[in-house]
Amino acid sequence: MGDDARVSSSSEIRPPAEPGTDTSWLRAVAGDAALFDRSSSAERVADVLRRRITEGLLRPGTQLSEELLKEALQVSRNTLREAFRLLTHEGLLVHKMHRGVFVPDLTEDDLVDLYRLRRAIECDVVRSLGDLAPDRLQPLRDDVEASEAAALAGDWVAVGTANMRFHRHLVGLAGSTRMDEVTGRLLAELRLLFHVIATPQALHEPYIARNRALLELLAAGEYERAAAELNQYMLDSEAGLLAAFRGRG
Amino acid sequence: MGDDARVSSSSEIRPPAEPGTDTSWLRAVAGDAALFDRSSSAERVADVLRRRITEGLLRPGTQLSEELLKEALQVSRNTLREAFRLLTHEGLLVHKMHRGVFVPDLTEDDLVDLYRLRRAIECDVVRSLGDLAPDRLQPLRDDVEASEAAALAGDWVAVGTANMRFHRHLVGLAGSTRMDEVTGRLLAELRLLFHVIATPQALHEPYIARNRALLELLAAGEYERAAAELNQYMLDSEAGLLAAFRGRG
DNA sequence: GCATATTTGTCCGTATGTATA
DNA sequence: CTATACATACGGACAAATATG
Repeated sequence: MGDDARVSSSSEIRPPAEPGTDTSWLRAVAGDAALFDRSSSAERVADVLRRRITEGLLRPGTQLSEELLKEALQVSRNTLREAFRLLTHEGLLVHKMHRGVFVPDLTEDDLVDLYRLRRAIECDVVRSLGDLAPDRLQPLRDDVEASEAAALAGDWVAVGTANMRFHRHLVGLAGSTRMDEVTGRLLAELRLLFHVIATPQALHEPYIARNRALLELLAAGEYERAAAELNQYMLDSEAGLLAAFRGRG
Repeated sequence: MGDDARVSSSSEIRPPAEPGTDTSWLRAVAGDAALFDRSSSAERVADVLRRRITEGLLRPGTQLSEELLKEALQVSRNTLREAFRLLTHEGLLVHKMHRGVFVPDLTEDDLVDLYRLRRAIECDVVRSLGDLAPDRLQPLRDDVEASEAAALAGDWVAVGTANMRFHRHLVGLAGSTRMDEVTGRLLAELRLLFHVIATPQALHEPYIARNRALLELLAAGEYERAAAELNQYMLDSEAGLLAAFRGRG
């Protein structure tokens, strides 16, 4: 299987001086070339790159060279470019004319903008819930329990992941394809922001309990109160993330 | 310049029996090949197709064959596919695996879903407006006046266009890149829905006055009342569109 | 400021696989 | 089931823009 996962940790031990100079992630990406299975080549290439980007292996500002990647992934340039388009659409890559594609380096403005739309959607979803079958909250319960378990284990990355799933499932309650799609993109961008922040514990820890509190309000059918709580929740989360972002290394 | 605009009207005189059989729009699209000017080839191709789709020249369900289009537009398959990606991202085309790209044939569910997200975004924008400089409402005033003028002239397509611009500018007041992006896509999809509906007058006419009323509320700083009015406005618009959609030809 | 090398943008021809008649 | 039409994918080539010395 040739597990090259250690390059992930080595990139943390020896952080690159400037974006774009570290190409160690190429080996890891090449290791994924074997597990191609599904659908179109471009989709599969996009899957591999998506995982690597959301994992934080490819740091913001990194350029994805067509030449190097087509070699590493053993696909043609056209297919690779098709995958780039897919990921650009998801906000996981940015395209600069005649320069190539890069892992986006999100700014404070992006963070605020992102939370603006998240808040609008999620609060609207909660506010207009009605007659919810109890079992529809089960995915949310699972996510809360997963985050609590991960917190006990000290795995704050897993806490963050469970937290994102919680919000994804929350929006899913509305049953809106387009809201799900937009939320997916927003959370992907949010994940990019997490990677430039040093202390995940302080960011995620407070929201484990608040997720559970929110869940109880939903179970009790108190949608207006839940929406109000969620609104403040999101404002706090944004403020905390903004503070951490400003004090990043 | 070889103006072939008349094929546009001929397609209205002789509507195609079933989707995909009418290829008369190819000539019109080919006529646009001359006015290529800006940026990348894919962008220019996307511009041409976007105009034709939003005009309603390419009816829902129409397949865009790579072979025919590359001939008509005098570009390579790669460039054409790149343009397809751009338009798919905007919701103006749908991609079916191993079958090609098609002008989307939106359903009632899509209509409801689309309005769900529109309502969430636009109402949130209005509700959280504050300290708005008077001149920022000028684009909205222009749109309202344009729609009123178009109504007097009996040009209901122009009324619909001005109405969409009004909503685009409304969301623009929030200054949120992502909200603008999503709204752009939602309005593009909405425009596709309009094309399968016979009577534009009955759909757009009531909202000319309501847009003006909404504008006055905004100018007066009555954001909560404006949000409530907009919410009902959107519900009514959705209901009317849904009714027209069910009774379409 | 200029010349060079590198990288992307675009195009072509062809081979393969998939869906539909 | 076969045949056809089409999308998918590949590799090579040149032009154009950018980055580097």
